[in-house]
Parts: sequence; C-alpha cells; structure tokens
Amino acid sequence: MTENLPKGNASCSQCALQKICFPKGLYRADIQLLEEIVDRKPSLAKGEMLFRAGDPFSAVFAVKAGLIKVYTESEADGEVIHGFYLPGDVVGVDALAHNRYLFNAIALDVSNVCSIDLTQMHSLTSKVPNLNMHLLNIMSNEIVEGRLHSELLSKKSAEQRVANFLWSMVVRFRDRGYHYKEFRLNILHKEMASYLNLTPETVSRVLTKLSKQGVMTWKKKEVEVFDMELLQSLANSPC
Amino acid sequence: MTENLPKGNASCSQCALQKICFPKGLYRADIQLLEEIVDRKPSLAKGEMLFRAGDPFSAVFAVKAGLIKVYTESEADGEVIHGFYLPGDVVGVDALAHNRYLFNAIALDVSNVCSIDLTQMHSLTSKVPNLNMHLLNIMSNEIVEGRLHSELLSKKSAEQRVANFLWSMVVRFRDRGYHYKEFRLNILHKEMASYLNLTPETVSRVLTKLSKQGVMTWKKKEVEVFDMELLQSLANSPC
DNA sequence: CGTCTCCTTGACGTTCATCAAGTATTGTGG
DNA sequence: CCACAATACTTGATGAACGTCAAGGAGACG
Repeated sequence: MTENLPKGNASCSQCALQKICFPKGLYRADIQLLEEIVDRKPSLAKGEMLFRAGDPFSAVFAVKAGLIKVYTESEADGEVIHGFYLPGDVVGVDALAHNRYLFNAIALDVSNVCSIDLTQMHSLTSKVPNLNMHLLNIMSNEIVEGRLHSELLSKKSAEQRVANFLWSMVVRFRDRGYHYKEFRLNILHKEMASYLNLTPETVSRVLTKLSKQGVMTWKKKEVEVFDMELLQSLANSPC
Repeated sequence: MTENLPKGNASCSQCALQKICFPKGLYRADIQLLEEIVDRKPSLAKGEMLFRAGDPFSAVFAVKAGLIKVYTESEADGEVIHGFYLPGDVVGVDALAHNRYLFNAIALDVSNVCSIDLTQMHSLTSKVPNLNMHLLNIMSNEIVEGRLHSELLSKKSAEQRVANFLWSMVVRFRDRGYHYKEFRLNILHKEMASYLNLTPETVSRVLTKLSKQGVMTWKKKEVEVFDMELLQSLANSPC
C-alpha cells in the first residue's frame, strides 16, 4: 500500500518532476515557453492505450504518474515487451523518424502523462536550444538502455536477469526520490518474463528462491526488498 | 572479389552517399553549410579503433566506406557486439547524452568516415532546422533497430537469426545501390555469433545447412546468395 | 460467490552450449 | 614468396539451462 507516485495536473513550473524533465540547462524562461506547448492529458485508466502501433505520430509523452508498458504484438511470437516507463520517463521518441508509432503503449496503472507536440516543439528549437539538446539526450539514453538490455538478455542467467530487473526498479525509484525499499509494481510475471525473455514459470521459480534467501518478496503487486546489497550483487555479478 | 564500396574523399556535394546522408529536406545551400563542419578523416586501417568506451565524446561519424563494429568488452562476459555499420550509416549517436563514448567502435575493413563535430553542428541547428531533424531521425531509427534486434534474440531460433542477419545485409546493400547477390562481409563467425547470441559452432552448423539447401554460401568472407526468396522466408517465418 | 486469470510446483523435453579434435585459412617473419 | 604459427572454421558427442506441459491453488473482478 505504498503511496509512491505524484498525482495531479501541476504546470511544469510547479511539477514535482521538474528536475527530471529538465535536468539542466533549462532556465525559468525556457520552461515557460515549453509550458505553452505541453498538453496535460486526463488520467489514463488502467489498461487504457496511450497509443497503438500504426497510429499517426504527433507527440511524445512525459510520464507524470503511473506505469506505461511499451510492446509489440505479433501473430507469430505473441507479445514482446520493450520497456516499462515510470514517472520522469519519456515515451514515444522512437516514432520520431516515422510518421507513425511503431509500438504499442498501454497504462498498467492509473497514469498521468503530459503530451508534447513535436511540431510545436520544433518551432521552439531555435528559441530554446537546450530543449532540443534535452530531447537528443533522452533519445541517446534510450539507445544506450536498449543495448544494455540486449546485453542482459544475451549474457545473463535467469536469476541474474530477474535480480537485475528488480534492482533497476529500485534504482529508478530511489533516484527519483520515491520509496524504493518497498513499492507497488503492477506488472504480471508474464510481462516481466516477456521483457526478460523468460517464461512465467522460470520467473516464479527465481522469485521463490530470492524470497527463500531473504532478498526480497513480491506479493500482490507489492515489492519489498530486505537485502539491498545481495540484490545488487546478484544483479551484477556472474552466478 | 566484388568491388562494392565507394572510396575516396569526395565533398558532401559530390559524395555518392548524399542520398543516404541527406534523405530529404536538405537543400543545396544546407549541404554547403554542413560541409564546413564535416571533417573527412584519413582511411581507417583494418583493426583500427574509431573510438573507445570512455573516450571523451566530440563527434558522430558517417561511414563512407568499409565496415564498423560497435561493441563492449567486459571482463565477465567477453565481447558483446551491438551492431555492424555499413556505408551510409552513422555511428556514435548513442554518446550524445554523455560526455564520453560508452561503446567501442573498430574498423573491420579498410574504412572511410566523415566526422561531424556535435558542437559545431549545434551552432548550425538554428540555421538549418532540417539538419537537426535528420539527426533526430537517425537516433529514432537506432532505437527502433535496437528493439527489433531484441525481438530477434528473444523470439527466433538459431536458424532464423542467421537467416535474418544475412537477409538484412542483403537488404541494406540493395537499398544503398550495391551488389547484393554477392558481397564481401569481413565478419568472423565468432562476431556474428556474438551479435546473434549464439556460438560460432551453431553459426557454422546453420551456414552448412543453408549451403546444403542451396540458399547461399559464405566462403572466405564472400557471401553469395542463390535463393533470395527462400532466404527471406527463413528470415521471417517461424521454423 | 463464482469464474477467470494468474501463480506455483513438479516431471519431462529440446535447443543450443560446451567440450574436443581435426582441418582450413590467415597472418607473419625470414 | 615461403614456412610455420596462430587463429578461424567444421563436425561430432555430450550436457545443462530453461522451456513445455500439466494440474492444483490463490487472487482478482464482476
């Protein structure tokens, strides 16, 4: 029952995520300009789609609250999950080169997002160069994350993958200033398995083991970490 | 012995890759501006590093000729290969968010690259908005490619992975106007295996099978494709 | 309160990794 | 240009990690 995530529809200059959205190099005046093109959408219900593969591209979305899953659905291979996006993350930058979104994005929990229209943003580029730089940073990070994830899938055991996933959630919550020893994670084993290229059965077995070792528990969508150090070492080191 | 790749140090406005580097929206005047910040480097010898993980970031590189491998080297897991870059590709955009390159890039063949200094490029952003858009496109594509690659690793069999890799090379050469039924590919089985999360032994077995089926051969770094359709269907379809 | 989905646990199977040994190819120094 | 060493490739035999199949129990949702 951790209440962990910001709510509401604050303006950018009041938003608790400001430090994340604008990590550096954006000044008060810049933010006010940006504010004019940011559209604060109504809450997304759990299970509501943010966009679908094939939808015409118009905007990227900054997550303010909740949890967004990005995935593809294919006849042959079922669902493939490419990422989970927390408050402070930006979703949809991959669609920039194309006129359409190539992936699906769905809210796994009640979520709030700001939409940032790219056409309007481009018109700001010349006035606020740092804004453009910030977008480049986000995309560059997305590329790096993707590669690290490939590395995880390629080189790590089932146990390491699960530990790594949990540890990365801990770090992300911690760095954003939320509770990180216990937090809500509305993700199915099936979904985590897909993201980690495992089966739900394997995930279950690993979680049982981690629980028996006293590292952490994950019951009813609530994660609780007991041994941070051990979790971290399981996440990084071999066997 | 296919002579397949452009050589030399043409200016942007004369470069054979112009259509690739500037797919659309860049006008003659824009290109001349860009030209001033493009630095045409001397050839890279086979085995020469373009940059190393940890090097300070300064520029991205457009590949004009040859073949560049991007990879990480780790104590625990050995070499992990993230991509092979052909003429017309751009290397190093992932480093934009950081002050350093996070991956290694090495020439697998004699190669030519243009380096594009990012600081200088930023100063052009306001004058040439399309140039910035082009950079965003390249990065967005890189994100998408990464996800498709993850999907390949997650969902496809060894045979499909190998077929898919070869097919993607065929497509890339074809779309850039090079020979694509036979071409030089100076990549070790070991490297391909790493990229596809397989072992050299498995790669060898699959290639032997493809050869026996009359699909293609790959001998002494020369690839020859006999049955495009079959290769394509092996690359895409299940089993 | 009942149904449906999710999770758990066990038994078994498969794909691909590992180990090993021999052959071919590439690179190097003379 | 040759000789030889080092590296890469091939092929077979064996094994292991994780997937698949199955069945029972718990949780979620109407």
